[in-house]
Amino acid sequence: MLKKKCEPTESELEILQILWGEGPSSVRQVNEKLNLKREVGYTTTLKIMQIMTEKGYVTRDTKSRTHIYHSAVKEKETQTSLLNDFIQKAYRGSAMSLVMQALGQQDATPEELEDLKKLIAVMDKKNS
Amino acid sequence: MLKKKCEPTESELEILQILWGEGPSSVRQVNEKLNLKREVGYTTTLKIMQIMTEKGYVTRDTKSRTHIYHSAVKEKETQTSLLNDFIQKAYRGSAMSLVMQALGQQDATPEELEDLKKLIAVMDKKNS
DNA sequence: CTTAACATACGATAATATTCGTAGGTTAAT
DNA sequence: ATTAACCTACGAATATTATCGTATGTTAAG
Repeated sequence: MLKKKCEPTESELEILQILWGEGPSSVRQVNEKLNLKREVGYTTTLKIMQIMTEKGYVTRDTKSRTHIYHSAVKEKETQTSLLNDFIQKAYRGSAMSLVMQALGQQDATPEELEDLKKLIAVMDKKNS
Repeated sequence: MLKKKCEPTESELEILQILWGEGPSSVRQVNEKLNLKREVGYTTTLKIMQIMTEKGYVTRDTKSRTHIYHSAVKEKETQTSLLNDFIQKAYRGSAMSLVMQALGQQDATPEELEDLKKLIAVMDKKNS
């Protein structure tokens, strides 16, 4: 499994999340979504998306005048990449320390707890 | 429990980690530690530590000529703050999603697994 | 055809973070 | 007392990201 380095900036990540959630979209669509949360000018969004194209985070279909942007990186992979980076920087490499803290922070639904138990069972096995 | 906003930049965090690990230190001591990992000029470190003083991340004892810096924020609290921010930005607020991914990523020692199980047991109780 | 609405491209500016040079003061050894 | 080794302070140069204004081209309605 190749670990590509894909670590978008904060703004870029915001846009990727919209593309992941909404599917291929035009700049205007993305910009409107963004503006539900905070005020951003249209050309600002455009510019960032152009940069993202250069960086390879997105591709775009330029057949019609209104370009349609597709995310070119997967959500899980991007998260993994960001997560590993974060673990290094904030937890000096200790993933377990992060996990414990994240768990302590908030409640889980019964379903989530089940999933968690299953995962731990698997880890248990692997460990013995 | 007050949630202070303490989100140091990457360089600042690096320095905080040294202070957390080594205890109160001079700029030179911090700089030498930093230089084990990467090359940084002395005045660069000094400058950042001065900025951290302004921001309140550290305090310093200026009684002697060589100032001694103390971290003024706690490691756990800083991590929590950074973690919550990260969960919002990279996982759209889903802590469980981050936890599952972090767990899947790497192996745990038997001890860690035990701790984890205990924590889950507690969460289980709280949930019923 | 003219105009209003909307699209991209792109350079300029702003905001933030990082890095370092240099000035000037203190200390200690010779 | 002079000098070398340190120290802090601080402004300036860089680097990176984010923001936006403006130019320019396309489209569609009237």
